[in-house]
Formats: sequence, C-alpha cells, structure tokens
Amino acid sequence: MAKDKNKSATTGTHEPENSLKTIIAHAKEYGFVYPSSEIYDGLQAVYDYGPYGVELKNNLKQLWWQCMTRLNDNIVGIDAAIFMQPQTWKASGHIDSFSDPMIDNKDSKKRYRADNLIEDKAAQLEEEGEIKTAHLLLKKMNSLLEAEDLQGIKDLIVAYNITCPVSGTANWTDVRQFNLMFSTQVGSVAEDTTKIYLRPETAQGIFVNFLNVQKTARQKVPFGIAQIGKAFRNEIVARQFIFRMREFEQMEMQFFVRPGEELTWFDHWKSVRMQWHEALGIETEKLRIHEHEKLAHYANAAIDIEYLFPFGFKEVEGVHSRTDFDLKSHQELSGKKMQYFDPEINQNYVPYVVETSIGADRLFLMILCNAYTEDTGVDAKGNEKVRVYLKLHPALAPVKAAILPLMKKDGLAEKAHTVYDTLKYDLNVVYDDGGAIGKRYTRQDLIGTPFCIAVDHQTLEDDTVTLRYRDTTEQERIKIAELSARLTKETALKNIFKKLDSSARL
RNA sequence: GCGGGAGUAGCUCAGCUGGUAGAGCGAUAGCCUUCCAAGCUAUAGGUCGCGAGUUCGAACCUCGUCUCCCGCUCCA
Repeated sequence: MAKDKNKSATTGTHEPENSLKTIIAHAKEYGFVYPSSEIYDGLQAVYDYGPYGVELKNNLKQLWWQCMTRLNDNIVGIDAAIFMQPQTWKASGHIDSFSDPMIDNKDSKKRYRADNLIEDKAAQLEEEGEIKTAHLLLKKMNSLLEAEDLQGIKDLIVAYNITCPVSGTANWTDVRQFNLMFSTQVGSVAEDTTKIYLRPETAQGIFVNFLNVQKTARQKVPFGIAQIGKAFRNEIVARQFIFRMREFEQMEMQFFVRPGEELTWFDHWKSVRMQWHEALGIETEKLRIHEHEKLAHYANAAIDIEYLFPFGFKEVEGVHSRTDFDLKSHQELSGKKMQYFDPEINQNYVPYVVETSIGADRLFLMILCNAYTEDTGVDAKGNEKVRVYLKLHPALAPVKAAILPLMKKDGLAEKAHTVYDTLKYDLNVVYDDGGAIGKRYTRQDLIGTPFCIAVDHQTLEDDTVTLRYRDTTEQERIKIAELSARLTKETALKNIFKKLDSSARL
C-alpha cells in the first residue's frame, strides 16, 4: 500500500475506511482496546479493554443478559467457575478432540493429524492385501499414542515411508501435540497436584448445573440457562485483533427441550438471534447465516451468524442443536441421572439442548467496525477534512453525554458543573472545559458520545442549554430541568430490546 | 506453521553514503475567544521494539528474537 507522506492524524486520509488497521489504531488511540502488557511487547492474541472499551463491552453484555433473562421468563442466569473437575472435559469430548498430534510437510506446507496419516496408510496397505502389515502398523500407532511418544510416531511415519498426499515427499517436521486447552494444577505440593484445565467453553458449567438450576429456579422444560464468562483456548494461530483471542468472553444460553422438538427450537432461536443483531442496527447486507455442512461431534444442526468484518464474513454467533450429547455423557461418566420428569407426558428423559453462543469480544468488534464512520466535510477554514465518529447506538455508547461550557469564564464553568451534577446519578456523563469547544465536540465524536450539552451565556439567563446530536452535529435548545428525563429515555437499553419479541414459548 | 510487509515522541511520519534524534498534529498549563480539531505563549515525552555482533562510532550494516498487519494453512 502506497504511503501518503502528508497524512496526519487529524486530516484523516489514511488506510481505507474500515480497514482492520484503522479500527485497531482507533481502538487504541481512544481508549477502547490495548495490546496486553504492551510495555513488554505484548502477548500474542491477548488484549485489554480501556476505559471506553469496558463501558461499551459492559453495555453489550448487559443488553444480551436482559434480552435473555427479562424477555423470557423461562430463562435464568448462572455464573459458574472457570475451573471445573477435570472429568467434565472427558465427558464433553474436549480432552480427546482438543488434543491432536500434528505434523507438517515442509514441501507442501500442509499440516496433518499424524494419526490420520497413519490410518490412511494402513487402509492403503489393506487394499493392497498387506492386511497383517496394516494391523501391525495400527497397533504400533495406538501404543505410541497412549504413551504420548511423539518422536515414536514420527519414526513410524518415516519407517513406513508415509508421504504427503500433496507434495508426495516425506520431508516432515517433528510431530507436535496441539492441546487447545490450557492447563494448570491445583495443590501446592508438587507430587500431590491435580492437573486441571481453564474451561475452553462456558457451556459445561451450565450442563453440570442443569438439575440444580431446574429445581431451585422451579423451571419446567422448555427452559434456558444463560451465562456470561471467560473461556480459554490455546489457538495455534490467533489473529485478527480481538476476533480470535486466547482468553475470550462467551455469552451462552443453553435451552433445554423435549427430545424430538429440538429442531423446531433450533429454528426459533436462529430467527430470534438474527433479529437481535438487526435490532442492534447492523445492516442486513452485512449479516448472513452460514449453514454448517460438517457438524461437530455433539450437534445435529448448526448455523453461524456471520458479520462482514473488514477481513470478510466471519462468525459472531453460533446456534447449535447439541442433542442430548452433553447431558448424556455427563450422566454416563458421573453416574448421576441428568434427567427431567415431564409431568405433561408423564415421562423421564434426558433433555435435548439448543445452544446460542456469542463471543462478547466478537460482538464488540462487530459493533465497533459497524460504528466507525468517516464523513468528508469542510473545517472552519474551508479546507476539506474528514470527520471521524463512532455511530454507536445511544444505549451502547460508553459515554452518554458530555457537558461543555462554551468558555471557562463568566461563570459558565460553574454552571456547567451544576448541570453535570444533576445528571451524574442517572447517566455516565463527562465534564470537559479544556480548549476550544470544537475540539471538545470532536473528542466526543471519536468515542461515540451521542449527545453534547453546551452551557452558554443564554443558559445563565433562562436555564436552557443546547443539545448537540453526534450524527448530524445539529443542536436544539432544551431546559436543564428536562435533560435527565430526555437523555435517560434516549439512551435506554429498552430502546433496543423492546424491538424484540423473543418469547421462548411455542 | 509457511510466505510477504512493518516497528523512531500519544498519533502520522522525516532522518542522505554509519558521526550520540526532528516536524506536524495531539496532550498539559496560561492568555484569548459566545459553537464544531481556531490563535498566541510555555511545558512535558524517545536507550530509535528488544538482544547480540561488526565498527573509533549504529536509528542506519549483520544475526537472533518479540510484536503487529496482509495472504495461505489451521481452528470453532
């Protein structure tokens, strides 16, 4: 990309609008997202939220939480621990499927699961009539896998002259274990420790609590459990800013239904969640549904809701029909019944589960990308300039209003402080009297503050102020006494979720 | 993991064939100013990503390393 030597932060033309670089730079410059431990060069795929970032993220979480638990009287929340008894991950399949021996071919640059390569070779040998050799190979492989002897597996691949299907060569790297779960240990004495994992998804905390919640919240199937919490995955390649992080936050809702009714509910949640994204103000053209062709081991139907990020359509939320896989395997491994007695049909069963799972960080990124706006106009001197602002829904904006005295003198600052004081109990507002008022308006535009309140000389006479709208920069005069009610109304989360009718009853 | 590109002040960048760092903007304080990054004055800020090496001398050359971006790969 050609560099423009005359570009500056204020005149604006730089990377194409909405390029990921622009978003990252804006997020860092204006206090939304910083690289983690940046003074030490950061840590790959880990980020921290700054003062405005955390406000925006909290607003998003709150919106999701209220849409789930308030709009649906049969959805309740929990907050489960990040650490769980390790058996949990055995039952969920994460220990088996999240840890694979991988090998790369140096010529074709292709990566394979080492065990798959060997199995393919065995199948080929069998076809060629070398049944004994094939069985011996598999036997060797299994004992090596059990012993976690990665070098042995590499040796086996070399010994049997297994080649890359693409390049045809046997120029392999070493076999490496890619364990996608982070582990640590409980217990302070080294010999006495137990290996535990940082949860790779929040869902299992819901499943293991299924009966606790059902009984104590006196819920009847169908009902749902919602949770917001951190999850951790040791991604091999984690990139694209906060899109794929090693530590991330999920907002999941597991909806328990009668067996056989799961696909109806799956369709229900699919459309409810899609409506939710539209209610946030995302244009329909930037959203799409991706149907899964290859289903995960636990699912019998699955879709992703994708958003058109600067780097293409990518998943923001998943809706999965997880069948009774999770509850059933917990039932088997723990020996505890994970069943519900349904009085309507007089039957005991393991409920089926429909899951909605959205990444809070991905949602945040979607909202940020979608809000970032560059308008070209002219400045006070008549030069062309680019006005950058975040077109955030007022209910989501980190700061709801800024109170700005036109000047510091003539008692305007003092008056503005009293306006600030009347609003601070109801809303996240800021006071700013530094520099010219135009600069202060711009500062607020850059962080997406929907309203600016200017205190001028007329205010001293009649107790009115001007209310400036971020998107149009237009102003209206309003009585100070009416401000609180007006702003509270305009910035209420209710404005978003009252558009939704997601009642989870059919 | 592979290939390509990048890293100098908060931001955007300049810094010639090696000679111990600059600009604009921003920030802060004051003055001025009744409304969209205005003006004047002053102040703060950088072991040139980090570590080695070559050299009398390294932001600049060499090697290593970390981080980020783009493409592929992988992954939910």
